Amino acid sequence: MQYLKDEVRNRILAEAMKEFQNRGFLNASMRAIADNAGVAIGNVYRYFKNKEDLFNEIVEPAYRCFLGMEKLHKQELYSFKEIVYYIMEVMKEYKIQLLIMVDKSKGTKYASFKAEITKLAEKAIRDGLLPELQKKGIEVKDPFIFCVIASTFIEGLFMILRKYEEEAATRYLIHRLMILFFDDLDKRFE
Amino acid sequence: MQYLKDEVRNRILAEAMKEFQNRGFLNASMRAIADNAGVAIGNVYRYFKNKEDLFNEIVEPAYRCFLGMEKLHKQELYSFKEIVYYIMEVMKEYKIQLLIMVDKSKGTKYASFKAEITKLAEKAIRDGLLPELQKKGIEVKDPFIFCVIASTFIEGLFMILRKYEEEAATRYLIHRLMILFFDDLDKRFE
Amino acid sequence: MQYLKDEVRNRILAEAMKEFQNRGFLNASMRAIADNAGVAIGNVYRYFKNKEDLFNEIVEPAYRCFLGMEKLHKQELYSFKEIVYYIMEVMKEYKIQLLIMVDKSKGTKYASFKAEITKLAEKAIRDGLLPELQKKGIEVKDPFIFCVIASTFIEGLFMILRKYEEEAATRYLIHRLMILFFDDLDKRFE
Amino acid sequence: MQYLKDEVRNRILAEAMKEFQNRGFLNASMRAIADNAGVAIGNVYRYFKNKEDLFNEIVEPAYRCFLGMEKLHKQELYSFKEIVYYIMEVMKEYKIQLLIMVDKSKGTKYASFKAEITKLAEKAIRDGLLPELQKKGIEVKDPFIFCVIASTFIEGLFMILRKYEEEAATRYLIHRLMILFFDDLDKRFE
DNA sequence: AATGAATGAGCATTCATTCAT
DNA sequence: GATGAATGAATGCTCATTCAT
Repeated sequence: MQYLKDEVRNRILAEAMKEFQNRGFLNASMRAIADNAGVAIGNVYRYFKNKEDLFNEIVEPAYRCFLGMEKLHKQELYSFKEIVYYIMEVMKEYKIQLLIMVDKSKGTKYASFKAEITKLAEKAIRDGLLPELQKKGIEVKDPFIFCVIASTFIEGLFMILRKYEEEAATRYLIHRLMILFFDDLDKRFE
Repeated sequence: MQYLKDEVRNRILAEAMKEFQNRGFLNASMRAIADNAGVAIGNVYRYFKNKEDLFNEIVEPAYRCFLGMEKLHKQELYSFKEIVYYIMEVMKEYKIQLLIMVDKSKGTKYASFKAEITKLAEKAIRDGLLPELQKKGIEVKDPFIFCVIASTFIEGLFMILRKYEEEAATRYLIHRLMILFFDDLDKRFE
Repeated sequence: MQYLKDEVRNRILAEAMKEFQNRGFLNASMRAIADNAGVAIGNVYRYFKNKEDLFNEIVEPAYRCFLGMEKLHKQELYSFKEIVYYIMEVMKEYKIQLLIMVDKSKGTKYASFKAEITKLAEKAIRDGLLPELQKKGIEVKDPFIFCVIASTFIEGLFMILRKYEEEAATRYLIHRLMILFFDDLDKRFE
Repeated sequence: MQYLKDEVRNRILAEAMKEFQNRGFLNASMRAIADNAGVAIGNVYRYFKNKEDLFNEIVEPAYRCFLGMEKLHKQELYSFKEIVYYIMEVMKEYKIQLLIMVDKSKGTKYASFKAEITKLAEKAIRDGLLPELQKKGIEVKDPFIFCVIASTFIEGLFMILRKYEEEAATRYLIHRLMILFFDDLDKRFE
């Protein structure tokens, strides 16, 4: 055989995904992954250089998508709402991977992923909101509230994406979430 | 002599709290706790049966408070807003313990604490909101949105409690948070 | 107990010394050392941070002696012959340690010890011999021969030190060795 | 078809030789040998039963030559000097193999090869020297000195053979080495 | 004949827990 | 009551060897 057997590789990846999701990167056990995949521990290392590499292999495609999104955002081609729909698109393909990056990546280079994405969201929220507030002469005493809004919104987004397989339901809920968070947001600062 | 010295016990508890907060239950090191408390590792096990027991001892008073609150809630003595202020009260005494329960309890029986508290919040939100919505003839297509609201609100609450030491700032931000989440909430369902 | 039990520590050191001598640093097995010392593997790491540290602990006192010697040599307080006797003195205390450094230290920071000591010997030999040869107008076609002389002499020195416990016999043999190597050495270049 | 292709076999042998020379028997990697030979690892085991067998296959012809030499020596057909030239002759064909046997055979049955060859040299030295010494009425207090001479001489011999490719330089240095070691050796025992 | 995927014992190291003192 | 030495199962990872194809 010229290439490593995809079936085994996929079995390992599938079990690794479960293990990382259940126990996080640091507490995940390579032996448990191998056992559950029905593979000798040594064989895992034919397919993946080490634990970190196995983790990256799972998480990287999702991260690359996120980077693509970030780039678009920096060019300011999209408004906050459009970004959310774009994220949704990405999530459809990499739901679990993103959840792992967000919650289970301590000990890896992705540890700060959630912070990054939240910072991005915060910036978008601020950019949308501050002009409105200034127009109305409203001053925000503690800007940490923007951080909280961004963080909780992202949290809610992931909750929805975590739960739903079907697209229509997801879209509906995210639509609701955005209304709840951002409709008349300026008025709630009065 | 079978008694145990409170001073030693407290020193262990104090250092354990720091360790659990910094590294979570699973990654906390009993050795580090003992060393930092200036106590022999073996002696820790005279005061606490094992790692889990030590964890419980730290977290239980806070959990019991939470149970007390829950009881009051079941008697429907408090509205949602009042509950929040009650929680804040509890937090003043057991802030770190609660944050540990919320974020660092994986591997213990408190792992689902955040889910529990969120369920409670969800019930309170529903109880407050549904009558209003029914009055207006608004039907909520997917009630998972209540779960999301509760969860993100709780997340925001803990974010604020995590960050601030001083009460006035905390109160102000939580006030803002509640306005953002719950003012005219019914209108955002129209 | 305030201090680690010396008896166990010494048992580990003794077995480690055997293991390193038999199999070299890289192939030595920490488990084998622990087993032979009648100690649980985990306990070895109470006494020594890791394999390298255990190795260093064995070898360092000998190395420090060697450094002392080298310093004296750089100040040119001693002739080559005097150095040899000085080495002998050092060896009386650290025979096995030096043999380990010389032959079994691949993979450690002492890997080049033999090369260093040989270079030192070579310099001493050259410094002693070249003036004599120049006086006689003898030119050495390939100076690698000095390297060979130094290396083989050092080898012989270690052989003798390896074999003998008793000092008189050692002294006698090293005396013979030096005569064989260096008496009329210049004449054998004619 | 049960035959094995000589070309493949030779490629494996060539790469194994390099690997054993660079890293020694114990640390040599079968995988590296297979990769460098451009052969599947499994296929190596069609040609050679295991690592030890592969090592033996490389080293045996050189060892057989050495045995042949030993035989001649036992028949006392050669003097010591003649033996050295004979060795050199053998080395011309099996230089690397002999150096492997001497330095890199730990963990194999050839581990004691150097000791064997040294014993042989020692006997030759003794046989050549003792009659001379007896003639002069010189008594050697500790015959271990012969062992040392033999051992260091062999060491020097291999140093030279290790370093030089070209024959003239090799011959010159070995010539010098023999002069240094054996010219007027009897006189240095007076 | 050849491939390379698979195996599993082995390695150094860590750490919650026990126990003799 | 206190000590810290001792235990051993578990971790990530390597590598000679086997075996189905």
